[in-house]
Amino acid sequence: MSYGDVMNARVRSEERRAEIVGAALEVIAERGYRGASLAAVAERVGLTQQGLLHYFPTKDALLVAVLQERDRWDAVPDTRWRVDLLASLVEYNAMRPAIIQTFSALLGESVTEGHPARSYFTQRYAQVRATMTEVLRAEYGDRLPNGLTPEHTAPLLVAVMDGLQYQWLLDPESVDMPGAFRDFLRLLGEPVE
Amino acid sequence: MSYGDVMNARVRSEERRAEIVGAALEVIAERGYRGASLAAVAERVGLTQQGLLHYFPTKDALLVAVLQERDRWDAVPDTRWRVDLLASLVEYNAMRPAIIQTFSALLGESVTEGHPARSYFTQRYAQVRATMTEVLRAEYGDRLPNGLTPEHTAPLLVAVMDGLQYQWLLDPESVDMPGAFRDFLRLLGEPVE
DNA sequence: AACAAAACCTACCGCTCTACAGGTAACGCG
DNA sequence: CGCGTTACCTGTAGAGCGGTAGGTTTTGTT
Repeated sequence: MSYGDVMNARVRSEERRAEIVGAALEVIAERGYRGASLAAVAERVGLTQQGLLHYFPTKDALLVAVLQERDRWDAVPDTRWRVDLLASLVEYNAMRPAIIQTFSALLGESVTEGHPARSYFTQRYAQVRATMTEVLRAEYGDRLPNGLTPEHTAPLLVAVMDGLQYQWLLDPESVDMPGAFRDFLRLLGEPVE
Repeated sequence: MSYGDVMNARVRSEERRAEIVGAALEVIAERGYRGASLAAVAERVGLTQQGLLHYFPTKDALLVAVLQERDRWDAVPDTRWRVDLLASLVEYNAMRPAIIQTFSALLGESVTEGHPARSYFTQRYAQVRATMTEVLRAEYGDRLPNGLTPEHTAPLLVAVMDGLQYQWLLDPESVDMPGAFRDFLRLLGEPVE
């Protein structure tokens, strides 16, 4: 029992932290990271700002937790991915506008000087490009049907996903994000029906 | 002389405003709009924050001027554009990282709730997509060599430009923005077998 | 029951931000 | 020269920010 209670305490604490991270995701989606105040996040989980600082000692620490959380469920695709799975991912994303908005806002902010998420995004994009290259090579070899190499195609693939997200967030009625992405995949040579 | 002096005063005032807008572009590039303080912009042109407010009564008014300025030199391409001119535009952009950074940061922020630039970007993107559609139709007719319609291609074109900008801003060494964009244009112009 | 640690609070500090109020000096015009 | 306008300034209000200090309640262990 004693051991079990220890575990319960730990689990509760972890749950609280997860709650806070979830609230932070929402607030960042609404106001960006710089615009997101600790007090606003705290209020959403029924804490004071100082109560929140008990779990995350600084605002940057909370951001780190948010980015780690992203890496948890939005894991970087590994080599066993196939290109057509990306279409499903985009379709899934179209159902989670809040999450997409969070990370689109963070990406936009991160290009400014000294932003705490900058190195995260730099590294993540390098990694995603590298993995995408591998995925493409595994599927098509050293040349895609359209003549491009996997190395040259990967940045385009990532760019289309991100760029479409911004257009879609700004005007979801006018932009069919999953449809447009499937169009792009068709350009790459993948038969999509 | 009297008339000339009136003009000189007006011109001086306009020049001052342009100076301020230029400084605002820089500061927004460095810190985003929310992170950009009027005091920082003012200091860059040798004014106090209150002196700046003499020219732009609110921070939002300054942002409006920044966005109008963008529309001045970065005019929306008209129908007489040709697709290959876009490659030159991207190449030109690669030489102005500060400007690209300004508007990439603004675009990222604008997807958050109640951002003062949101409607600007929504409208501008709708307009750019429409014009791009026309440009593509003028060049290729109702079907591109790869089988897509101009309507379906325009959002992809815009997405690639924006998406590449973020990757390039985060890691200019690793991303050849103009080269990647030319690759994409080649994708559009050559039939996919 | 005793105690330690975790969870959360109140109070507060120092800073920054936009914006308003009101003053002053220079300029250009009649 | 006198006067209004433009172009600034100082001062300050008023709010919000992240973070610290230190206390108190709750919880779990022994």
